[in-house]
Order: sequence, then C-alpha cells, then structure tokens
Amino acid sequence: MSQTTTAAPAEGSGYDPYAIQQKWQARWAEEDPFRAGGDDDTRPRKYVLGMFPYPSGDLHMGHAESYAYVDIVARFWRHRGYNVLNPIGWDSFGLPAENAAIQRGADPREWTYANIAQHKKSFRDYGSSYDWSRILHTSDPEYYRWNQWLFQQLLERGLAYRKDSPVNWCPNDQTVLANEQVVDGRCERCGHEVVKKKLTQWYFKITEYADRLLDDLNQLEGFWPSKVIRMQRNWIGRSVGADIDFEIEGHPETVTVFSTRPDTLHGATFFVVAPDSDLAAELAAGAPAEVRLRFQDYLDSVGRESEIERQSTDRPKTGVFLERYAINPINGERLPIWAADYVLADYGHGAVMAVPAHDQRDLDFARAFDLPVKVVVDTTAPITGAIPVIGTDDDGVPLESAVAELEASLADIDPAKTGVALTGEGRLINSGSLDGLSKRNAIARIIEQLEAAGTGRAAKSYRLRDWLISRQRFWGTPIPVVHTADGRIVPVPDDQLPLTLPDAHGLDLAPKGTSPLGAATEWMQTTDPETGEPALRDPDTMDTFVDSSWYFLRFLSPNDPTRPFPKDEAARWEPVDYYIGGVEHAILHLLYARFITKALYDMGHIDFTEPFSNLINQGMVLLGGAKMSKSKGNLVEFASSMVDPGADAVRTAIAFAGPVEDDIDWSDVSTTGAQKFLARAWRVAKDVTSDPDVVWADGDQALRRVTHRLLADVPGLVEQTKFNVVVARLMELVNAIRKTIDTGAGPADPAVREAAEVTAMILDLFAPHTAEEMWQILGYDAFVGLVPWRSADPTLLVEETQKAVVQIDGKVRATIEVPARIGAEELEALARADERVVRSLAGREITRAVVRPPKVVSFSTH
RNA sequence: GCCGGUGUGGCGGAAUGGCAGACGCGACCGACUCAAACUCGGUUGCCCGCAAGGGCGUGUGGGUUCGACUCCCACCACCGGCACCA
Repeated sequence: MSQTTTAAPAEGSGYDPYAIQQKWQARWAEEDPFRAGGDDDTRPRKYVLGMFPYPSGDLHMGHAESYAYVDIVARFWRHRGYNVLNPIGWDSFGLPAENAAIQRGADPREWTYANIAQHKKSFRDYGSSYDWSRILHTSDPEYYRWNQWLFQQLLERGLAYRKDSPVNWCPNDQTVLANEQVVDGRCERCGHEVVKKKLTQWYFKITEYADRLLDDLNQLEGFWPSKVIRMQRNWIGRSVGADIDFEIEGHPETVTVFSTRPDTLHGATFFVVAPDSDLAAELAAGAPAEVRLRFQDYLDSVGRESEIERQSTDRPKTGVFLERYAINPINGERLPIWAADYVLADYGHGAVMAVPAHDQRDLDFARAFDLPVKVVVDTTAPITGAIPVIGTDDDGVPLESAVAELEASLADIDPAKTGVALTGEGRLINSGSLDGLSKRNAIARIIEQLEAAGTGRAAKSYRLRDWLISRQRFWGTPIPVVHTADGRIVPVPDDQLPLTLPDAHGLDLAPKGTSPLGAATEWMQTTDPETGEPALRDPDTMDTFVDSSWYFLRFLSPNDPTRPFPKDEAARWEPVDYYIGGVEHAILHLLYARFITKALYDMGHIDFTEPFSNLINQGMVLLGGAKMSKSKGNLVEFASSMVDPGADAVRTAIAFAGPVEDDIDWSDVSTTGAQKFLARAWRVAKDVTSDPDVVWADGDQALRRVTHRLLADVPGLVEQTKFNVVVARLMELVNAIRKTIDTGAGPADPAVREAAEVTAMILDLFAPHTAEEMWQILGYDAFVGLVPWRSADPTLLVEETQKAVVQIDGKVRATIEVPARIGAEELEALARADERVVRSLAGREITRAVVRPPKVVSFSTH
C-alpha cells in the first residue's frame, strides 16, 4: 500500500505483519465492513467517538494512543452485537493552518487539506474501523454553514451578544482569547504573555447555564473521570452569598456588591472598585481634578501590566483614594471609596465592600494604606456542639460575660497587629442584633434584614465568564451578520448561507490586530438584508471551539445540505456512549459542548441534555519523561512509528503499556515485545490441525477452562477500560495453547482450535490485521471483526478443586488442594491435619480459627 | 492558600480485605547454530542457607482486623486543577 506501512517480518517466524496489513486493509477498503447500520438494522446501538484531530502536521503518538483505545471500544461493541457508529472527522479551522500559510505564503486551505489527506492515510494504515462514509471537515462550507445556523439560533434567543469589555489579548497572535485559552497568564497557543484590551466582541452567554453545567455534573459522576468533573466544578466556581446595595454620596444610583460573607457587613471599613470598571471612571469623573489625575495615572499603570504580573501572588497592594464615599446600608457608616486592581472588573459587580478584619486581601490593603480594621467575628469563641440556633446562646453563658472573658485572647490575634485576617468560624460581635450568632446563622439573619430593608438579597456568583467567540483571524467561520450604516446588526438571512470565506490569495493574513477579512473589500461590501442599503459584513471569525461544540451531531448526517442534523437520528444515536480523548480538553471543549447541548435542548432540537454518557481520558505519551513536542525535537511521529513493528504491534504495545488514564513513556513501550506476542499467536493458529467442525466439548478440559474464563472476564475488563489486563490475559491464553500443543494434548485437540478461535476474536480489539489473518488460517471467511462474542460455558467456570491457604498468626504456612465445595469443618480438619501446619505450630495451641471455605483457614496461637 | 490524585522488583505494571509482584520488558543460564540472529526451554523481589527451610518486604509512623498494597488517622515525597474570584 505504501512505504510507511513497511513492517520488518520477525525473521524466521514466518509472521509477516507487512503482508498481512496490506492484504486486510485492501479488503476493508473494498468491502467497508465497519459502516454503521441504518434504519433496517435492529441491533441496539452504540456511538463510539474519538475526539477529532486537528490537522496540524503529522499525527503523533498521542493520537496513536487515543485512536487505539477508540478502536478497541468500537470493535468490542461490534462483537457484543451492537450496531456501532464510529466516525472520524477533522477540526480543520484554526490558527496553525493560518500561521503555516503566512510562513509559506500559501493558502491555509491547501496546507489543511494536504495534512488531512496524510492523516486519512495514517488511519487506514492503522487499521482503524471507521465508518468512512461519514467524514467531515469543519472548514468545509457544508459544515460551517451550520455553525452559522447555530450562531443565529443563539442570537435569536439572546444567547449570542456583543459587548464592549476588557478582553484577553495575545500580542503575538494578535487576536483575542477566551478566558479558557489563557493558561497561567499566557496564550494557550503560543505561550506569549496575555494583556487586557478593551474591545467590542461577540460572546455566547454560557454563564446563563452555569448552574445547570455545575449541577448536571452530578449525573456524570461514575461515568466521567472524577478528575474532569472536579476540574469543571473548579472552573465554574460557584460562590454563594449576598448582593448588597450601597448608596454612594453624590451618585444617583446605588452600587451593588457581592459578598460571600454578608455576616461581616458591620465590619466593612472601606469600599473598593475595580480601576478598569465603568463605575470607577464615573466616580473619578465626579472627584476633584487632582484625584482624577491620580486615578488616570493609576489606570494607565494597571493597563500596562501583563496578566502574569497581575496574577503574581504576594504582590504589594496598590490603589488610589477617589475621595468619594459609600454608605453602609446596615449602619449608615461612611466608607471611603478606593480604586484598586485587586478587585476585578469582570467578577461579581466589579466592586467590593472591604472587611479587613476578616478578609486577607482587604487586610493587606488596609495595612498598606493605614485604613481602620474592625473585628466583628470572634474566632476564639466556642462553636462546638450543636449548631447554634438563631437568637440563642447555646451554652447558656450570658453573651456579655462570654465576650468579656475572651477579650484577652482576642486581643492576641488582632488582625491589625498580626496581619492575619480572621477567616474562620466564630461568633459575631460588634454587630448589633447579629451578636452571638454563628457565622452561618448570621449570614441567614443579615440576608433577612437586607431583604426586609430592600437593600440586599441572597445571590450567587461564578468564576465562569461568558464565552468570547470573536477572533480577528481569517481561517474560521465568518460571523453571519451585517452591520448597517445606521448601526443596526442584522443576521444574514438563512437562504444566503453559507456565508463563505473569500479567496485567501491577495489577502494579508499576517496578524495586525484586526481581522484580515476587513481588507477583503469586495467581500466586506454587502447590503442590508432589510432595506437593501449598503452595509458591511462582520470581519471577525468564530473561535474554533464553536465548531467542535456540536460536531458529534453532524456525524449523523454529514452530507445533508438541508439541516444540521436529523432530530430522529439524534434520538436514536445520541448521546455519545463513549467519548475518548486527552485530558487537555477537560475544561474548554467539554464545557462548551455541554453548554451547546443544553442550549440545543432548550430550543427543542434534541432531547438530551448531556452530550457524552461516558468519557475516557487517556494520559499523555511522553518520551524520556518529557512531553513530546516538535520544538524539543522529541516527537515520535505516528506514521514512522508503524514502519518497523507494524500497526498491530504499535496498537497492542500501547494497549499493554499500562492503565489508559496514566501517562505512557514511549521509551518504556516495547513494540518488539508486542510483535513477538502477535507472532506467537499467529503461529498457534498455523499449528492447529483439526477442522472447523470438531466438537469443542471433546477437547482438553484444562485449556477449555482457561479459554472460557477469559471469555467470561474480558467484557467486564473492557468496560472498566483495563485494556492492559485484557492483553495480559490473552498472552496467558496463547501461552496455554502453546503448552497444550507442544507438551499436552497436541495440535489436533479440539480445545486447541477453540482457544485459537477465541484468541483471534479477542485479538481483533488490539491487532485486527493479525486477527483477520488468524481467522482465515483457521478456515473461516472474513471478517473476524464482525464475529459475535462467544459466550462462556458456565460449567467450565467452576473449578473442581481449589487451593486453600492456611495462615498461622497471619503468615501463610501451607496451601492445600481441596474440593471447591468443601465445608468449613471439613476444611478446618484438613488444615489441622496438614503436616506443614503441624510442624509450624510446633506444639503451640490454636486459640482461634477463622475458616472461610474454600479459600482460607486462619489460625491464631495467642 | 483551597480542592484532588499518586507512591508496589532493575523497568512498565497485576492483585472483590484472603498465597504480593499476574503479564511483559530487561538480565542471566541452557537447547538449536560453524557462529550469530530468530525461535524454544529455564531462572529472576531482597537477605541467610549446598539444600530443606527461614527472615524481611507494597513511601514513613500508628490503628482496625484472625488476616491490610487494599479500610481509618498522622506525616513525607511527587503530580494535577483553581488561585487578589470578594
């Protein structure tokens, strides 16, 4: 087929993986046996999906690992009698194609589709059992036309909107980044430091789904890796507390702040606004000229800081006093208002009430600027015992005396002196009617009080931000709206979709801060669909995570030009039963796909709310302990890895290397060991001398037991993704067959044939070419990949005798062969009589015997 | 700082509370060979012992149990997520 599939035959063994691969790949290509069944197929269904690849350069060993697992799962369910959908596609929009195009002066299309062609060949060479009739590429207009449909669906429901706000900006890629694409203050893509920039951009309102995205994670418990669930919970970051309204002197509207500790409201001593918020600008505008200048200076210096500088811990607190005052709604106290960058414009309401005694950040600021600290929670007070009920003192001590008693110790931990805020549990003090209450009760009480006064209410806040989807780049889905001369934004009518990208030739794709599409004059010029007046297109393109947020639906009808996906088919196939890919997508992609699924559900397009029933995350493939990367020069390419050992050996070696979720070091992976095993398995099939019509039951019982034990155990092991154990067990079976042929019942024994056939069937999960070859050698027609699972004979799973262990004082002193159905008394008698037991006891008396037939007898002598 | 995970031979790793180290890699010994490769057979946790056998052993220290890699507590080391998120 090609040079890259050349596999060196293990010399002398006669096993020639290269010839076998060529032969079976040709037959698969010709007969397409892994196409998913249609409506007439009555088998139950399983949708098995690997996260689709991004076509940057060649595939590497991370892909080899991921798609080996995908194929194991897909092949397994076919053997189990399911109609399996296992499609493949390409996430083919995005920056690397554009950057490669800039470097080479080529069209991103050419680079992208050339890489895809290479990927397809690699997957064919790998023997992956895809339904090749359902290929999709997100950069095809036939695909992104439905991205545009999705955008308009969201726009119609107010879930897509434009806003002017500080965004993450990568100065290197010259484009904005979603919050999720900023890692440690750096661009996820290129590693350049990210800065904040104020821009008008398109957003998807994922925050409207924050509660459901968080709460529905409970349904996934046990089906998704707990690590991913935890990461998503962290990312959404729900905080519960209260919104509190503050009057501002000389300011018409009240300003709301969010706090998780409304119980400490009496301890607020100042008020802080984010310097880059609109509120800060408004307040500064109403301040004396000198304050305005200081504020402007401060704002400029904040703007110059990179995200890395801003996020560094132990950074001294900075800020400016705005000479304005907020009024504490609970006690009327005047709180000086400061602008400080430790308060973030885009979290909560961009303003906080500062309670330095009970918040470390507020305390650090108060100490830096010499602001008062007022303790309102006595963290030395006992809060043990029953949870105190509001308004009572549960240990019966009069409150005043209790407080007086503790004053001495409280003085020792005065935050103003120690610099350590009192954030723990305690009893309220200096807080009027809240005094004596526990933190929890005080929170409940103050929310009641604020609600009664109309100055506050219970509230939640999230770390999650809305999803910024505009990108100032060429190689993405054009945003299907028109900007009219009078400033309206009109969606491109459905019958004018797809709005396709213009030809890249003649366009300057180099990053310059604005979208290259803006310079495509002809393309930009359009008319207002409503009035016919001249208008402009939107020059930005969509984040490629939009493309991947729903592609699992498009696989149901990738070639249908009339709709994004058929609802009835979605009901039959979705949600995806097994979704397999790297943990690097634990937040971004999976969160976005979950969000879009819920949005589509709300719109009535689908009838499920979670896209992926089971998630399997494989670990990374390392080399010499380091992450593989092109820049480090330690990248093992997928295609070249198959050259010597052959595809089957690579797949088997990966499956055997260790647990799916653990990292694999490629230097620990033995493809030659795997190849030796495959050659052994193949030779065993060659050695079988009986005909297919032999009666298995007449065969060697010991070998049959091994075979049927394996048939019984493998399904559970595969469902627990213990693929390495399945390979090990299969090796044991091959070893047992070898032994039976060479030194036991011989090659004509029916059990040898039976075991060889089972080996071929199970080996299909890992080494499909070799398995097909074995199946043919054993006298059957193709394809072993479609053979129904042989069920285990239960009578062969029950052993007649068993080894029982005899422990004396916790140490194993003897093992005795006993009937499997032995009774306790009989077993104990046998154990007591055993000469090794007698010798070990050396006359000591047995004081206690625990007997667990048929496995264990445990004697104690003291 | 908050949340979580992991720790088993020279290496990758097995093990519903019941013989720790399955299976493999590597290493060593042997058969085949003029020789090697391939293949096949054997040995391989550490220590003492010619052997029979014995002692020790799953990061450390405690605990529960007839019995703990497995359950509980504390600690150590490494890894991951979040982090000026009010």
